[in-house]
Amino acid sequence: MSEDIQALPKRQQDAWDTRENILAVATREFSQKGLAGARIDEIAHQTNSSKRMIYYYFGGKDELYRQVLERAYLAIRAQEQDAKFENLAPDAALRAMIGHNFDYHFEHPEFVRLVMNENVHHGEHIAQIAGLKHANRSVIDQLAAILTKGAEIGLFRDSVDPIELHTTISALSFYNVSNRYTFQHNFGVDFGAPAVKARRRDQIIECVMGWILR
Amino acid sequence: MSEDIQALPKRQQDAWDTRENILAVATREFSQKGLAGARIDEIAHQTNSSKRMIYYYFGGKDELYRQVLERAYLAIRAQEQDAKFENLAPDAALRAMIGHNFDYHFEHPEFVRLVMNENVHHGEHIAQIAGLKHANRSVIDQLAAILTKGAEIGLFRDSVDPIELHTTISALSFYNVSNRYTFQHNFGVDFGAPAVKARRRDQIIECVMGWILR
DNA sequence: TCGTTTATGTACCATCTGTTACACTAAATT
DNA sequence: AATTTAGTGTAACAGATGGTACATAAACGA
Repeated sequence: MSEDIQALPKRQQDAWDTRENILAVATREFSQKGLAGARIDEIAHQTNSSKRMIYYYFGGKDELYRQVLERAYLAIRAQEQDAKFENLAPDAALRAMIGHNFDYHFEHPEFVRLVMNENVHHGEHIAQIAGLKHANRSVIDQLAAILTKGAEIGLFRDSVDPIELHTTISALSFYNVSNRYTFQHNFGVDFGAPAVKARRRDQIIECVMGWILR
Repeated sequence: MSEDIQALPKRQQDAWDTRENILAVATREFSQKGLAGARIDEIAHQTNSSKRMIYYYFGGKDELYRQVLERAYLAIRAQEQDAKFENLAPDAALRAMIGHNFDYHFEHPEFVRLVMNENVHHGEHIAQIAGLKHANRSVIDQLAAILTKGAEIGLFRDSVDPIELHTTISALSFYNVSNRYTFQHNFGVDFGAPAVKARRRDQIIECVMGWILR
């Protein structure tokens, strides 16, 4: 009990708090304005700390951005791995996974926007983050397990590629967040409205299931 | 023959050429780097003209960007209206429309990237372009006509919302271009590769059709 | 032909922006 | 207590960046 995990030496604790605080603010700013649009001065200003500390801990704007991006990716993969649907029937498990994917995107627009921004930058920064590739395997493995199980009992079509399934699910979930502003303007539909969201969630599940079920 | 549409007075012709040249370069630059990332000096440099002319014709960076965005939207809507599938059977017509939508996104990444960028900027610029809202109606009307016809002969499910159908089609087509870089990195699949493209095109058509067919 | 309008080249500015030098405080270590 | 080291505040800088003042050339209408 005397060795509480929180009980770091005061300095280390302060430093850790400062880092976390900077990362939180930077995540918000980069996701709101993109890498090119965000300003170090503005991030520093919103911090409990100062611009000096950003350079002290992160070295520069690009490094800070990379850490933000890495954290965002690790967060979604962690959440995916926490969700255990393996004891459900294959169709129920797949439905749950689609719903879960949709919800994650909906509740984490900052993730969606960071990924958008990274594509604007041709993926040049994600390429410099080691280890992400491996973390991404887990989603595919989860889907593959469900697909195999479902195909074995004749519930799903044979030979569905789990990556292609993931593509379809993510595309539908992603777009509902990424294109919210232009879609709202062009067609007067607000993907963020609760009723629209709930309806869309069901539609996406049904659309994908209809594609997978035998 | 003396009244050729091309035969503008020399000055007007030159001016028009300059404008078009600037817009072409600006489209490329804004779609590659986004509004915040693109540089007026760089655009000017790639032009046959000069920075001075950008300000002379367009007034400023934001105005130039807006014109670029407007042209990109008008182009896709025009292409959609040119494609006439009304004499096909409803299912064939819908298949053709999905394929057409997919192809347009694939062949016009600059459009996809401009829309991405506009969402990064919370749609604040598209909101200032008058008349786009009206142009967007045409896609929905086309889909609505096909849906009605298909439902009447019992081929399609009843009461499919054309906007929701458009959302599904666009989401699948859009993602395949917008998330090309991160997806390539995360899962090793290149949406731009011809074989991947062709396969994905079919999948999207089948996925949507499975959702609409009775 | 002449004045007027349209178009364009040059040089420059004010501000923003990422980054760093320098000085200094306070905690950890011996 | 002395010394080292991690952490922080202040101020400034060098280059980039969007934008403009001024002069000028070329084409058009009279």
